[in-house]
Amino acid sequence: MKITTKSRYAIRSIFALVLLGGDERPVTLTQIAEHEDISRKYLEQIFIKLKKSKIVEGSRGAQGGYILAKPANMITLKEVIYAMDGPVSVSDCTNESVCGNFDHCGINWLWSGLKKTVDNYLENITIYDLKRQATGGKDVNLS
Amino acid sequence: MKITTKSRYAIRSIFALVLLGGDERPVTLTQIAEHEDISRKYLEQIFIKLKKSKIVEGSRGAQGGYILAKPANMITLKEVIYAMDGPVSVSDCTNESVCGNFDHCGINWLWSGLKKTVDNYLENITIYDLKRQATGGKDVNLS
DNA sequence: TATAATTACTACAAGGCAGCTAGGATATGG
DNA sequence: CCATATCCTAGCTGCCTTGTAGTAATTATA
Repeated sequence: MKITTKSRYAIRSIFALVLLGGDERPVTLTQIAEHEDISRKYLEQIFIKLKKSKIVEGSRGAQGGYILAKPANMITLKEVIYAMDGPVSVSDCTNESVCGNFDHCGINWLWSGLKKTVDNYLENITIYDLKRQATGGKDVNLS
Repeated sequence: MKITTKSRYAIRSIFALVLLGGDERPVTLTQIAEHEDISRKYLEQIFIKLKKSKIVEGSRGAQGGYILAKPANMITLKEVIYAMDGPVSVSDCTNESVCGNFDHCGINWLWSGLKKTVDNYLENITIYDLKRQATGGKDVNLS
Protein backbone atom coordinates (compact mmCIF):
# COMPACT_ATOMS: atom_id res chain seq x y z
CA MET A 1 0.00 0.00 0.00
CA LYS A 2 2.83 2.33 -0.83
CA ILE A 3 3.34 5.14 -3.22
CA THR A 4 6.55 4.15 -5.01
CA THR A 5 9.63 6.26 -4.44
CA LYS A 6 9.63 6.89 -8.16
CA SER A 7 6.34 8.70 -7.77
CA ARG A 8 7.57 10.60 -4.75
CA TYR A 9 10.72 11.57 -6.59
CA ALA A 10 8.59 12.75 -9.47
CA ILE A 11 6.50 14.95 -7.22
CA ARG A 12 9.55 16.38 -5.52
CA SER A 13 11.21 16.94 -8.87
CA ILE A 14 8.33 18.85 -10.36
CA PHE A 15 8.12 20.87 -7.21
CA ALA A 16 11.83 21.65 -7.52
CA LEU A 17 11.34 22.43 -11.18
CA VAL A 18 8.82 25.08 -10.22
CA LEU A 19 11.07 26.49 -7.51
CA LEU A 20 13.92 26.75 -10.00
CA GLY A 21 11.82 28.67 -12.48
CA GLY A 22 10.57 25.83 -14.64
CA ASP A 23 7.30 27.58 -15.30
CA GLU A 24 9.15 30.12 -17.39
CA ARG A 25 12.45 28.83 -18.73
CA PRO A 26 14.06 25.41 -19.11
CA VAL A 27 15.66 23.90 -16.04
CA THR A 28 18.24 21.16 -16.48
CA LEU A 29 18.08 17.78 -14.83
CA THR A 30 21.48 18.46 -13.31
CA GLN A 31 20.06 21.41 -11.44
CA ILE A 32 17.13 19.40 -10.17
CA ALA A 33 19.35 16.47 -9.29
CA GLU A 34 21.54 18.69 -7.16
CA HIS A 35 18.64 20.52 -5.58
CA GLU A 36 16.89 17.32 -4.56
CA ASP A 37 19.91 15.06 -4.23
CA ILE A 38 18.57 12.46 -6.62
CA SER A 39 20.65 10.58 -9.19
CA ARG A 40 20.57 12.49 -12.47
CA LYS A 41 20.39 9.27 -14.46
CA TYR A 42 17.36 8.18 -12.51
CA LEU A 43 15.76 11.56 -13.05
CA GLU A 44 16.15 11.10 -16.78
CA GLN A 45 13.82 8.12 -16.72
CA ILE A 46 11.36 9.93 -14.56
CA PHE A 47 11.23 12.95 -16.81
CA ILE A 48 10.86 10.90 -19.95
CA LYS A 49 7.70 9.51 -18.43
CA LEU A 50 6.55 12.94 -17.32
CA LYS A 51 7.10 14.14 -20.84
CA LYS A 52 5.11 11.31 -22.38
CA SER A 53 2.26 12.25 -20.08
CA LYS A 54 2.42 15.87 -21.22
CA ILE A 55 3.25 17.15 -17.77
CA VAL A 56 6.57 18.66 -18.82
CA GLU A 57 8.19 19.56 -22.10
CA GLY A 58 11.82 18.88 -22.84
CA SER A 59 14.13 20.88 -25.07
CA ARG A 60 17.41 19.33 -26.07
CA GLY A 61 20.81 20.79 -26.58
CA ALA A 62 22.61 23.65 -24.94
CA GLN A 63 20.37 25.90 -22.84
CA GLY A 64 17.85 23.11 -22.95
CA GLY A 65 16.07 21.47 -20.09
CA TYR A 66 12.56 20.90 -18.91
CA ILE A 67 9.69 23.25 -18.48
CA LEU A 68 6.15 22.73 -17.22
CA ALA A 69 3.74 21.84 -19.99
CA LYS A 70 0.89 23.54 -18.17
CA PRO A 71 0.25 25.71 -15.12
CA ALA A 72 1.21 24.20 -11.76
CA ASN A 73 -2.36 24.38 -10.53
CA MET A 74 -3.42 22.14 -13.41
CA ILE A 75 -1.04 19.34 -12.47
CA THR A 76 -2.62 16.98 -9.97
CA LEU A 77 -0.73 14.44 -7.94
CA LYS A 78 -2.90 11.71 -9.36
CA GLU A 79 -1.70 12.65 -12.80
CA VAL A 80 1.95 12.51 -11.76
CA ILE A 81 1.61 9.18 -10.03
CA TYR A 82 -0.29 7.80 -12.97
CA ALA A 83 2.55 8.90 -15.23
CA MET A 84 5.03 6.94 -13.13
CA ASP A 85 3.25 3.74 -12.22
CA GLY A 86 0.03 3.72 -14.17
CA PRO A 87 -3.36 3.94 -12.50
CA VAL A 88 -3.32 3.47 -8.76
CA SER A 89 -4.11 -0.20 -8.41
CA VAL A 90 -5.28 -1.10 -4.99
CA SER A 91 -5.88 -4.70 -6.01
CA ASP A 92 -5.76 -6.64 -9.24
CA CYS A 93 -9.40 -7.43 -8.66
CA THR A 94 -10.77 -4.16 -9.93
CA ASN A 95 -11.12 -5.23 -13.52
CA GLU A 96 -12.47 -8.34 -15.18
CA SER A 97 -9.49 -8.96 -17.41
CA VAL A 98 -7.28 -9.89 -14.48
CA CYS A 99 -9.65 -11.24 -11.89
CA GLY A 100 -11.33 -14.16 -13.63
CA ASN A 101 -13.94 -14.40 -10.94
CA PHE A 102 -14.94 -10.79 -11.29
CA ASP A 103 -18.63 -11.31 -11.94
CA HIS A 104 -19.20 -13.57 -8.99
CA CYS A 105 -16.84 -11.78 -6.66
CA GLY A 106 -18.46 -10.39 -3.55
CA ILE A 107 -15.82 -7.86 -2.60
CA ASN A 108 -14.54 -6.11 -5.68
CA TRP A 109 -16.82 -3.19 -4.84
CA LEU A 110 -14.58 -2.83 -1.81
CA TRP A 111 -11.41 -2.32 -3.84
CA SER A 112 -12.96 -0.05 -6.39
CA GLY A 113 -14.35 1.99 -3.54
CA LEU A 114 -10.93 2.29 -2.00
CA LYS A 115 -9.38 3.18 -5.32
CA LYS A 116 -11.99 5.87 -5.78
CA THR A 117 -11.22 7.26 -2.36
CA VAL A 118 -7.50 7.40 -3.02
CA ASP A 119 -7.94 8.85 -6.50
CA ASN A 120 -10.22 11.51 -5.13
CA TYR A 121 -7.64 12.56 -2.58
CA LEU A 122 -4.82 12.73 -5.10
CA GLU A 123 -6.95 14.46 -7.69
CA ASN A 124 -7.59 17.40 -5.44
CA ILE A 125 -4.00 18.32 -4.71
CA THR A 126 -1.90 20.10 -7.30
CA ILE A 127 1.73 21.05 -7.55
CA TYR A 128 0.63 24.59 -6.89
CA ASP A 129 -0.85 23.51 -3.58
CA LEU A 130 2.51 22.08 -2.59
CA LYS A 131 4.20 25.34 -3.40
CA ARG A 132 1.65 27.33 -1.45
CA GLN A 133 2.02 25.07 1.56
CA ALA A 134 5.78 25.19 1.38
CA THR A 135 6.04 28.95 1.28
CA GLY A 136 4.57 28.99 4.76
CA GLY A 137 7.88 27.84 6.24
CA LYS A 138 11.42 28.79 5.34
CA ASP A 139 14.21 26.47 4.22
CA VAL A 140 11.90 23.78 2.98
CA ASN A 141 13.07 20.52 1.50
CA LEU A 142 11.02 17.60 0.33
CA SER A 143 11.84 13.97 0.85
CA MET B 1 -0.12 1.23 -3.77
CA LYS B 2 -1.54 -2.22 -3.35
CA ILE B 3 -3.27 -4.11 -0.61
CA THR B 4 -1.19 -7.27 -0.31
CA THR B 5 -2.78 -10.53 -1.36
CA LYS B 6 -2.14 -11.72 2.16
CA SER B 7 -4.53 -9.08 3.40
CA ARG B 8 -7.07 -9.91 0.75
CA TYR B 9 -6.79 -13.59 1.55
CA ALA B 10 -7.30 -12.74 5.20
CA ILE B 11 -10.46 -10.81 4.46
CA ARG B 12 -11.80 -13.56 2.22
CA SER B 13 -10.92 -16.16 4.81
CA ILE B 14 -12.72 -14.44 7.65
CA PHE B 15 -15.67 -13.96 5.39
CA ALA B 16 -15.61 -17.67 4.57
CA LEU B 17 -15.21 -18.45 8.24
CA VAL B 18 -18.45 -16.61 8.93
CA LEU B 19 -20.24 -18.33 6.07
CA LEU B 20 -19.14 -21.72 7.38
CA GLY B 21 -20.46 -21.02 10.85
CA GLY B 22 -17.35 -19.67 12.50
CA ASP B 23 -19.34 -17.33 14.69
CA GLU B 24 -20.67 -20.34 16.57
CA ARG B 25 -18.41 -23.36 16.28
CA PRO B 26 -14.83 -24.00 15.21
CA VAL B 27 -14.16 -24.20 11.48
CA THR B 28 -11.00 -25.93 10.27
CA LEU B 29 -8.49 -24.34 7.96
CA THR B 30 -8.96 -27.24 5.58
CA GLN B 31 -12.59 -26.27 5.15
CA ILE B 32 -11.71 -22.65 4.52
CA ALA B 33 -8.88 -23.62 2.20
CA GLU B 34 -11.25 -25.68 0.08
CA HIS B 35 -13.97 -23.08 0.14
CA GLU B 36 -11.67 -20.30 -1.00
CA ASP B 37 -9.16 -22.35 -2.93
CA ILE B 38 -6.18 -21.06 -0.97
CA SER B 39 -3.21 -23.16 0.15
CA ARG B 40 -3.87 -24.48 3.65
CA LYS B 41 -0.27 -23.96 4.66
CA TYR B 42 -0.51 -20.34 3.68
CA LEU B 43 -3.75 -19.98 5.60
CA GLU B 44 -2.01 -21.25 8.71
CA GLN B 45 0.32 -18.27 8.73
CA ILE B 46 -2.52 -15.89 8.09
CA PHE B 47 -4.61 -17.25 10.93
CA ILE B 48 -1.75 -17.21 13.38
CA LYS B 49 -1.52 -13.49 12.76
CA LEU B 50 -5.26 -13.07 13.03
CA LYS B 51 -5.12 -14.89 16.32
CA LYS B 52 -2.35 -12.69 17.67
CA SER B 53 -4.49 -9.70 16.83
CA LYS B 54 -7.44 -11.16 18.72
CA ILE B 55 -9.61 -11.33 15.65
CA VAL B 56 -10.07 -15.09 15.81
CA GLU B 57 -9.51 -17.75 18.45
CA GLY B 58 -7.99 -21.12 17.70
CA SER B 59 -8.67 -24.42 19.43
CA ARG B 60 -6.25 -27.24 18.84
CA GLY B 61 -6.69 -30.91 18.47
CA ALA B 62 -9.53 -32.97 17.08
CA GLN B 63 -12.74 -31.03 16.55
CA GLY B 64 -10.64 -27.90 16.77
CA GLY B 65 -10.49 -25.00 14.37
CA TYR B 66 -11.00 -21.28 14.39
CA ILE B 67 -13.86 -19.16 15.59
CA LEU B 68 -14.43 -15.43 15.57
CA ALA B 69 -13.12 -13.70 18.67
CA LYS B 70 -15.81 -11.03 18.45
CA PRO B 71 -18.94 -10.20 16.47
CA ALA B 72 -18.47 -9.74 12.73
CA ASN B 73 -19.68 -6.17 12.92
CA MET B 74 -16.84 -5.36 15.30
CA ILE B 75 -14.13 -6.52 12.91
CA THR B 76 -13.05 -3.72 10.59
CA LEU B 77 -11.02 -4.21 7.46
CA LYS B 78 -8.41 -1.84 8.78
CA GLU B 79 -7.95 -4.14 11.72
CA VAL B 80 -7.51 -7.17 9.51
CA ILE B 81 -5.05 -5.47 7.19
CA TYR B 82 -3.14 -4.15 10.16
CA ALA B 83 -2.92 -7.69 11.50
CA MET B 84 -1.35 -8.84 8.25
CA ASP B 85 1.00 -6.08 7.22
CA GLY B 86 1.09 -3.63 10.08
CA PRO B 87 -0.25 -0.10 9.74
CA VAL B 88 -1.02 1.00 6.21
CA SER B 89 2.14 2.80 5.17
CA VAL B 90 1.65 5.04 2.21
CA SER B 91 5.21 6.30 2.37
CA ASP B 92 8.13 5.89 4.73
CA CYS B 93 8.02 9.63 5.17
CA THR B 94 5.19 9.66 7.67
CA ASN B 95 7.38 9.37 10.73
CA GLU B 96 10.57 11.03 11.81
CA SER B 97 12.45 7.88 12.68
CA VAL B 98 12.72 6.83 9.05
CA CYS B 99 12.63 10.07 7.13
CA GLY B 100 15.61 11.99 8.49
CA ASN B 101 14.44 15.17 6.85
CA PHE B 102 11.04 15.01 8.49
CA ASP B 103 11.06 18.38 10.17
CA HIS B 104 12.04 20.34 7.09
CA CYS B 105 10.02 18.25 4.67
CA GLY B 106 7.37 20.16 2.77
CA ILE B 107 5.20 17.26 1.74
CA ASN B 108 4.87 14.80 4.58
CA TRP B 109 1.50 16.34 5.37
CA LEU B 110 0.52 14.94 1.98
CA TRP B 111 1.27 11.33 2.89
CA SER B 112 -0.21 11.47 6.34
CA GLY B 113 -3.32 12.96 4.78
CA LEU B 114 -3.51 10.10 2.32
CA LYS B 115 -2.95 7.55 5.06
CA LYS B 116 -5.74 9.12 7.06
CA THR B 117 -8.05 8.92 4.08
CA VAL B 118 -7.32 5.27 3.46
CA ASP B 119 -7.58 4.38 7.13
CA ASN B 120 -10.88 6.12 7.37
CA TYR B 121 -12.26 4.14 4.46
CA LEU B 122 -11.10 0.81 5.84
CA GLU B 123 -12.22 1.61 9.35
CA ASN B 124 -15.80 1.99 8.30
CA ILE B 125 -16.26 -1.37 6.65
CA THR B 126 -16.69 -4.50 8.74
CA ILE B 127 -16.85 -8.19 7.95
CA TYR B 128 -20.56 -7.97 8.66
CA ASP B 129 -20.90 -5.39 5.89
CA LEU B 130 -19.30 -7.84 3.47
CA LYS B 131 -21.76 -10.51 4.46
CA ARG B 132 -24.72 -8.18 4.10
CA GLN B 133 -23.55 -7.08 0.67
CA ALA B 134 -22.94 -10.63 -0.44
CA THR B 135 -26.35 -11.95 0.53
CA GLY B 136 -27.82 -9.66 -2.11
CA GLY B 137 -26.64 -12.02 -4.85
CA LYS B 138 -26.58 -15.78 -4.95
CA ASP B 139 -23.57 -18.05 -5.49
CA VAL B 140 -21.06 -15.52 -4.30
CA ASN B 141 -17.34 -16.09 -4.21
CA LEU B 142 -14.62 -13.70 -3.23
CA SER B 143 -11.27 -13.31 -4.91
C1' DT C 1 30.57 24.18 -38.78
C1' DA C 2 32.65 22.46 -34.61
C1' DT C 3 31.83 21.93 -29.87
C1' DA C 4 29.76 21.58 -25.60
C1' DA C 5 25.53 20.90 -23.48
C1' DT C 6 21.64 18.35 -22.76
C1' DT C 7 17.77 15.34 -23.57
C1' DA C 8 16.31 10.56 -25.45
C1' DC C 9 16.59 5.75 -25.40
C1' DT C 10 17.85 0.93 -24.16
C1' DA C 11 19.70 -2.57 -21.42
C1' DC C 12 20.59 -4.68 -17.37
C1' DA C 13 22.24 -5.55 -12.47
C1' DA C 14 21.47 -5.79 -7.55
C1' DG C 15 18.49 -6.15 -3.57
C1' DG C 16 14.34 -6.64 -1.20
C1' DC C 17 10.27 -8.69 -0.37
C1' DA C 18 5.79 -10.71 -1.24
C1' DG C 19 4.11 -15.15 -1.87
C1' DC C 20 4.35 -19.67 -1.03
C1' DT C 21 6.16 -24.44 0.47
C1' DA C 22 7.88 -27.77 3.95
C1' DG C 23 8.57 -30.17 8.18
C1' DG C 24 8.07 -30.90 12.59
C1' DA C 25 6.26 -29.65 17.40
C1' DT C 26 2.34 -29.42 20.32
C1' DA C 27 -2.22 -30.10 21.98
C1' DT C 28 -6.80 -32.57 22.35
C1' DG C 29 -11.10 -35.20 21.69
C1' DG C 30 -12.66 -39.88 21.36
C1' DC D 1 -3.03 -44.01 21.75
C1' DC D 2 -4.21 -42.21 17.50
C1' DA D 3 -6.23 -39.15 14.33
C1' DT D 4 -7.00 -34.44 13.92
C1' DA D 5 -5.70 -29.75 14.13
C1' DT D 6 -3.34 -25.78 15.38
C1' DC D 7 1.31 -23.74 16.20
C1' DC D 8 6.01 -22.47 14.97
C1' DT D 9 10.28 -21.77 12.23
C1' DA D 10 12.98 -21.89 8.07
C1' DG D 11 13.78 -21.23 3.65
C1' DC D 12 13.09 -20.90 -1.36
C1' DT D 13 11.77 -18.28 -5.65
C1' DG D 14 10.54 -15.10 -8.85
C1' DC D 15 9.21 -10.49 -9.63
C1' DC D 16 9.53 -5.61 -9.11
C1' DT D 17 11.58 -1.49 -7.56
C1' DT D 18 15.57 1.07 -7.62
C1' DG D 19 19.08 2.30 -9.52
C1' DT D 20 23.60 2.42 -13.01
C1' DA D 21 25.76 2.64 -17.60
C1' DG D 22 26.49 3.54 -22.27
C1' DT D 23 25.26 5.59 -26.40
C1' DA D 24 22.52 8.20 -29.78
C1' DA D 25 20.24 12.40 -31.13
C1' DT D 26 19.58 17.26 -31.01
C1' DT D 27 20.62 22.20 -30.55
C1' DA D 28 22.49 26.85 -29.03
C1' DT D 29 26.39 29.31 -29.49
C1' DA D 30 30.86 30.90 -30.75
